[in-house]
Amino acid sequence: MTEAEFLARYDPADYPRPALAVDLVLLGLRGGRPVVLLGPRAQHPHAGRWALPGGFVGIAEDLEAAAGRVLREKAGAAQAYLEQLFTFGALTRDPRMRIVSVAYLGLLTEAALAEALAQAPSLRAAALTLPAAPDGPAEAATERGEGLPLAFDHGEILGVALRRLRGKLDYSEVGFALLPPLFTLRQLQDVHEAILGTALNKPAFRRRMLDRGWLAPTGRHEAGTSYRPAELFRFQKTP
Amino acid sequence: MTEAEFLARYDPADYPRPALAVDLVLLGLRGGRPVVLLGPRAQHPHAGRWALPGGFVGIAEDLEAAAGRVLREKAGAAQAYLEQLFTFGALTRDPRMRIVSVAYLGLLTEAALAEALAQAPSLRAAALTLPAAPDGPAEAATERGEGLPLAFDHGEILGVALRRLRGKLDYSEVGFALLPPLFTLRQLQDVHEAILGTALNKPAFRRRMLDRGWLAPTGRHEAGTSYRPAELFRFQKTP
DNA sequence: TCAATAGTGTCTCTTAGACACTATGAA
DNA sequence: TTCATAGTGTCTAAGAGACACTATTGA
Repeated sequence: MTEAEFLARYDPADYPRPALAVDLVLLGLRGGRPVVLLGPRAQHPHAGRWALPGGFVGIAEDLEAAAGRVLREKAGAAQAYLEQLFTFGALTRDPRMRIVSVAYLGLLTEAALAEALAQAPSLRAAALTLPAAPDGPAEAATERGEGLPLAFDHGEILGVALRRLRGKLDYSEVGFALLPPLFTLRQLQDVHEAILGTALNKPAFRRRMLDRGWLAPTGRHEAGTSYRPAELFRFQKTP
Repeated sequence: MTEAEFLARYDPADYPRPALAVDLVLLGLRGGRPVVLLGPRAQHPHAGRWALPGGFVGIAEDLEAAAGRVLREKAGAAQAYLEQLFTFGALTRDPRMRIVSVAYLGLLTEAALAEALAQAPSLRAAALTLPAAPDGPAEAATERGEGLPLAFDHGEILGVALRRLRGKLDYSEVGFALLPPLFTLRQLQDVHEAILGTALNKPAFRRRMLDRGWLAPTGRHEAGTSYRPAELFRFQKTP
């Protein structure tokens, strides 16, 4: 049998297929630190551990559509910036069966984070930390610093997610997905510092962001401060 | 029925699953320009068009293992640097059935490219060009510049591949995957210029690469030149 | 006036580009 | 000696960090 004959007869429907899922890394900021939305696992496997919201991909459902559906159904978030992160397919990642999962990174504003927690009461916002090593899994913890054990390979997924976000924060527009429509330069810097975990130089940061052409001044200023109110900016796509 | 009851009864094996495949973007350099390995499609759909080497993922096969298997079986390449690129899952990307494909980027040295073409005679090395627009599909052509029509969404995949490679060329070690174990600084610069499609400043490039700590001098020099022979370097991982 | 933060001017340091220069081996 | 390329010294320009300074609001 030649390869052409083999291929003509080959019907992949005859072969067992891995299940295909999406998992969502929904990141927000709280108290100047990154948090991720996790749900408790009630059943085996990994009962008592904490897992990313996820779901299976329908046979007539786009990957992005599946991610959006999980965002609505499991995380109660009306909208979030979503981008594909990486696809995890290790044989042993789920002991029940072979599941390949396309992970998505989702970024939530403070309002979207609060809304998701209100709509999906079983979720909690867990503080996220990365080890010093350049790879290796991220760790989740309560606000008091008590570790939250992660289910499956979700620590690895979180590691990839936070590193990806750090890597593209400075040269891309993702940072604005964590801010409301109107924001001050200090808020923008706070977002960057929270994601990177380091302090940034104020004049340099302002120069850089203004030179990027991303910031449209509104002429309006924040209200209710007891000090000089900062100007409010709006994000605009670079032309 | 509560959500917990629904989930307890839910068996994804009862639902139809998308087929899962890997597609390989095997890039090399030829004549100072990027080329990609493509095979002709003999059957419908897209008969007469050119496609990336690919194959279905086995139920007990890792994603990376599937990519490696396709590399050996369909491209006859003994070894190549492989990294996961992006997962393509549009509903209409294959008219026969729903196929979700995890695309991998593979980088071939000149020797590996020649070996692959010798081992897999149906493949050809097609010149690769990107449109000026920041996204949009790449285009393949013969060495004479005649366009080669691409099958499925493989133009999109090639666009993502070349842009990803360009983006990480300068800050990562991927460039060395296109060079033999011993190489000159000029060869390294030629690789970067071919991928980026622009000329680079020689002193600045040398300084930058030497400062990165990636280059181990060997003390040896190239032979057979009719001019001053350049020093040969070896790649070493940064500590 | 003071406190607190917004926002800026300027110096320095690092790094990239430009460009010319020296070095080296073969014909 | 000439040719072609390897490899370097140095000037300049751009951008980031450091730091102090001015500006603006409410209390």
